[in-house]
Amino acid sequence: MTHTRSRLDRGRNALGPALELVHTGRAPTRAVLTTELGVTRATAGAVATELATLGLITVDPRPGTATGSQGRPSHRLAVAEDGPVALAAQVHTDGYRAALVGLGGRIVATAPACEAVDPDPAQVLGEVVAAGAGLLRETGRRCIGAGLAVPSAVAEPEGTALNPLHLPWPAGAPVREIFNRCLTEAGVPVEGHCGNDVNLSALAEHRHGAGQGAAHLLCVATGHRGVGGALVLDGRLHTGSSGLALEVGHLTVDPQGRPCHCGSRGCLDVETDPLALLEAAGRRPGPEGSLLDQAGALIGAEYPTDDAVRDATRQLIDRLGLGLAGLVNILNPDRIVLGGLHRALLLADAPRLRAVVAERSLWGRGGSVAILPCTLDHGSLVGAAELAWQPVLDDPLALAVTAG
Amino acid sequence: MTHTRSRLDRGRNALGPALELVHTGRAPTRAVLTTELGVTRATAGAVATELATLGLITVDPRPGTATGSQGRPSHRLAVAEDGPVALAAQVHTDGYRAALVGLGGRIVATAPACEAVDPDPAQVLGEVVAAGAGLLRETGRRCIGAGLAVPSAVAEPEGTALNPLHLPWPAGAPVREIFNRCLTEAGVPVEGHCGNDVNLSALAEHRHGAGQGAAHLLCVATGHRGVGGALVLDGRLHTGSSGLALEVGHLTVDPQGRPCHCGSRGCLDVETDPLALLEAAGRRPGPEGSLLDQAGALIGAEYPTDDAVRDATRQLIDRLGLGLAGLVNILNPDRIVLGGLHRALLLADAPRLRAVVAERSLWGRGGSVAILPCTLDHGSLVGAAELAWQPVLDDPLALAVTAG
DNA sequence: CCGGATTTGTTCACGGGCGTCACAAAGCGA
DNA sequence: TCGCTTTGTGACGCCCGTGAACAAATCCGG
Repeated sequence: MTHTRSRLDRGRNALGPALELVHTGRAPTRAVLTTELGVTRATAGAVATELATLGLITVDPRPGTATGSQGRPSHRLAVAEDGPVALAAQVHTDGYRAALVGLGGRIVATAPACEAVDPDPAQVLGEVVAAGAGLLRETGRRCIGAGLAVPSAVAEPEGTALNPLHLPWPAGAPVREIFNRCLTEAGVPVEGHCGNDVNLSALAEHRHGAGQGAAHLLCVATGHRGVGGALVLDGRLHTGSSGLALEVGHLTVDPQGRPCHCGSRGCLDVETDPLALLEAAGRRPGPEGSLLDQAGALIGAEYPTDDAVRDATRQLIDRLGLGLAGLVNILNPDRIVLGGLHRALLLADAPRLRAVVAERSLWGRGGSVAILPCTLDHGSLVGAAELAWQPVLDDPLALAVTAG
Repeated sequence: MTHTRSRLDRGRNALGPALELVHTGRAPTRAVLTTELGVTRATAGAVATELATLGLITVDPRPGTATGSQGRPSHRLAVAEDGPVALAAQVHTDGYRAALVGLGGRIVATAPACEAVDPDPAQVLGEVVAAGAGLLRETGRRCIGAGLAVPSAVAEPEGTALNPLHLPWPAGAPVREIFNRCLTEAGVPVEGHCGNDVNLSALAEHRHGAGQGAAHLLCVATGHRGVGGALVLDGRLHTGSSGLALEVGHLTVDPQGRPCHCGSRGCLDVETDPLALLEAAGRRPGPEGSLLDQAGALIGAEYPTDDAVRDATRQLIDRLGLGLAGLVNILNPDRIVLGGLHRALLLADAPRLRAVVAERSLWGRGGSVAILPCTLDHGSLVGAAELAWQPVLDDPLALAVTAG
């Protein structure tokens, strides 16, 4: 069909920013869109109708809740419920997962999680892409791109997984290349993007979670082992010149601490992860559940009652605080979002953590940094989708061209 | 006079980027300007003539050295020799200095340096501004703005000097406010900007020195005491959310090291500054010359011959390397420029420093980071001028308006 | 010495994209 | 019901760029 597109004579340059505003929930109505874009109502109107004809957003003329008390109520804008989706995939220590994610970070469909990781990346990515392709067939959705989150630093521009430490994969595996080959073989003709899972969680938190509105957002998270960090500057993920920024695991937080595989002692990596908590509390790792789950359960259940758990938790909080203070001194973010065990530590005793960070950073001005727990359930998946959506957010019109 | 401006009907948006290209020496001819801007020859021509009528650049139709071997030689572009200037000022431990700086980072005039710092900031800034105003009168140049470099973190948006540790000033002194008041009183009706001296040096090195072309530039420098850092991302100084980023002095580089006033031990600040070198080499600070000069002279004169000096230098190099590796892991820059004593350490044994950084960063990929000595003589002054020039670089036409 | 090849500077018409303005539409309150 | 306020929409014009044509300057080969 020869797609009868409205001949757009305005708003071409504002199309991307406008879509991003609706995508992140910052433009609930056309009036807000007008002010946020800093354009006239005429242009904002053209932009909204264009995005609607592209099938990306919906414009609902019904009144709804008025913006102010007076005047004509503005049309309501929302992400299209049945619009295109991104194929999102995630590989972690215990298995992998696939999902379809629409605009607004909405998870539209999820494939059943798998709980084993093959030592051959191509095998794993083949399976997870096949699962995603299955979801696309079932739902009949159009796919605009694919994203993959891996628990490893991803080197740019090669797209290789440099240190998949907690995965049985070889260091330097060309994950993006493999991912794209799997996509082609599965009959999903889109470009695949790859990123570190903590980085992508951070991106997701910034757009749809606890990081919304932060100008300089720092995320730090523990998975099952090790610590990862991420930085979102002015809405863009900062991955450094070769994709390897924010490898924060080897900040020294205890000069007399445990030896680390990096050769030093007392690195954040080995002092604030789940195993460190279990050891400090005098517990042995149990056979059931991941280390993260065990450590989290321990804090949740016994922090108020068990002295050893309380002392261990506080010790980790103090060390995490030292590490965060070091990062605050270097990066000066206006918000910190914590994930994994670090989130649990924050929830256990937020005042203590905030006090340590404030005391040791920026001459006492570190207290101006907000420290929050992450809020998204599947941040890595949503973040992987963000990666896939980015080209559309940058130039929504490209969709119409490729629709041909 | 009613400035007969050419009625500009093109190139308005490209004016700023074009000026920046000429300013940083990346557009020596009009042909290069055309390709760098990504516009047509017609637009580039209009832009060049407009910048010339504004008195900011000169367009020299003489052949000069041809770009390629064939074809008509392109007109040569250069910063106007007699164009407007910025008033640049610097306060450091031993005194202060004032200069006029034109586009291209050219120091046009310098006032004699003064070698004492009064405990009252208003007194010092009044004197230095008066010196700058004197230069303006002598040269008859038009002044487009003023910039001040101070050896302290400068909080944004307040413009206060948070930790003038090596200055007899109170912490939190409102230097920008004072600076602007002094400018008004001295009859220099321009806006004054303030920044940390290392930050401004970094900006200057990025635009006119060893940092040219770097996408992510990290600068680390020692002054007379203490260590400062700065980061230039995509051509813009990254000062964090409140201006306090890159306070890198308290990275731990020796867990058993000297106690630091921050409460920790073995911080970069106290392990790699001039006093640390003198102590490690078993020398006492002499009465003559600054600590930096003494330490630098010691390395320069006795590194090859004196065992104690060599060992001390190597010790500092190793610790500096550790600190830089930590920063590389967090920031992943593509270039590092070192100043002050760190520059001397690099020049003494570059292979050793590079090896330490490479070994301890990014799983051995840290070797891809170029480490260079800074090249500008008065980086802080030039950087202060950059701050003042920035509004003009962002919108050159504003000059014509205020020229009335 | 001269004519093509090549690259650059200049002029002019054209058009895309956005603001301005006027008017209609849709709610609220007296 | 009549203002008052705010929002959506269309006509018009301006700004700022492209594209094409032509002139200018230099190199190269004969």
